[in-house]
Amino acid sequence: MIREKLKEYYNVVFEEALIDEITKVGTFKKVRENELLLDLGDKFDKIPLILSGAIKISHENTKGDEIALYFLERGDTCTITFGCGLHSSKSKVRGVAEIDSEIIFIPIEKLEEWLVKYKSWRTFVIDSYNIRLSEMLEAIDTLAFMKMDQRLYKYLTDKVKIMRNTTLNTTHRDIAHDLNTSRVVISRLLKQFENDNKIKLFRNKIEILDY
Amino acid sequence: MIREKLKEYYNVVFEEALIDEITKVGTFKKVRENELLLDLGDKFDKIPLILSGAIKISHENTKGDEIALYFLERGDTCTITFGCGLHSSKSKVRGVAEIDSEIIFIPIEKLEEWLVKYKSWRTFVIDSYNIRLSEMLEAIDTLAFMKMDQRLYKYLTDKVKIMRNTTLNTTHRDIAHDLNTSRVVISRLLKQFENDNKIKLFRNKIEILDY
DNA sequence: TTAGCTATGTAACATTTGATACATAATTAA
DNA sequence: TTAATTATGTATCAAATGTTACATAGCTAA
Repeated sequence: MIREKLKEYYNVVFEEALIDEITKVGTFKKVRENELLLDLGDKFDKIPLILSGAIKISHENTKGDEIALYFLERGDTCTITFGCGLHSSKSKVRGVAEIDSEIIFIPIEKLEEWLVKYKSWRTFVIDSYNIRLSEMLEAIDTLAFMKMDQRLYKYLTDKVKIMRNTTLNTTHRDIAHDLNTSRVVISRLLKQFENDNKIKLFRNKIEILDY
Repeated sequence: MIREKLKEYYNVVFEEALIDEITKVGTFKKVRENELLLDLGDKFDKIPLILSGAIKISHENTKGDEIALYFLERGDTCTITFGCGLHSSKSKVRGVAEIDSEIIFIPIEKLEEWLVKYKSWRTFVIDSYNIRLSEMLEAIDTLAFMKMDQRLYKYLTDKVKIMRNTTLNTTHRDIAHDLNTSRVVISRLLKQFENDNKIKLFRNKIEILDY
């Protein structure tokens, strides 16, 4: 079963022999929407390969303020865990399933072993790191250069892409949490967007008209 | 000469045989304060190993706004170039020598070759990526959770550590540029710090009293 | 020496964001 | 059904940040 899933999503990425190995040592898991996969301070000894769904990665500082960083989707992996495993250091981020998702977990020892054996694994690891660095740069861009209205609009349209659905089931409170601001600020801006005919507001639901 | 420098700074990091290889293919370069090492859009085909000094890495968006991200110091490398080399993609960051610095450059082809051959190289690459991700997370923290006064104070004290000098030769304008704000805001906050006896202000110079 | 440039100080005001308070509507649980 | 809970709308005020304007001081080049 793992084999078929891998073939479906990672056939171009990994060479045949590597897919065989992953099939042998990997464990498959389905996670439900809102399930917590990785918490702050967790020691993570498995590398996740996302098969389907979306995992929201967020960051929390020592004072408990939290901010959403990016989403992991099909083909992605969590590079943060690469480091967690090697030095058994603790995770600085949190991962929660945004929607039902399918994941294969690989024991962390394989990270280094396969770097030696498989060219496709070397490429995958380096690429994954670079994608993650790019996402972090984008997050920094957003925080450093955008005002809250632009950040909010980016948040909404990014989410539309991730969910492949122009109707978002979410509350103002949850959005405020993800953007580390207050609910009132979000309600105020959303109402402006509605007046500009960019969105339509409902209870627990936002329809994005213009994206 | 490269050999001695490597022995001095990277002896614990790299195994003997790898130091031999680096000595063979690496080129040594001294760069002057304010020298531009890597610009936006550059294709970078060499991996830099920092021997001494400090390189300021900053990021610019499409509109030309810029923000300082972090410093590279002895023992650091620029992971961004790892990706630049593999896919000949273009750099999204800028690197400028903050002070006179010494660097060894390694051809990018060696990145993958040595991943197979040397355990110490695998550890170095993974560690470097993880350190970089941590620095990015710290930058995100700062942007997301701190007000400008805290950001400024962190900027000053970080710089004291990097320069190993409590007297910073810089202008309010330059600081404003690094923090992506206006000169007036920086002058205002610095004056407050001075009134609180945390710093002393001079022309082109700031003395940090409390750090 | 003097004119021009750069750095800094500061006032006044605008805009953005955050905080508090309270009202109403929709949903859920008793 | 009724009470409690949750989501949303909105006014008011406070704080943080950004903008413009102008003054003064120090430095530099003619």
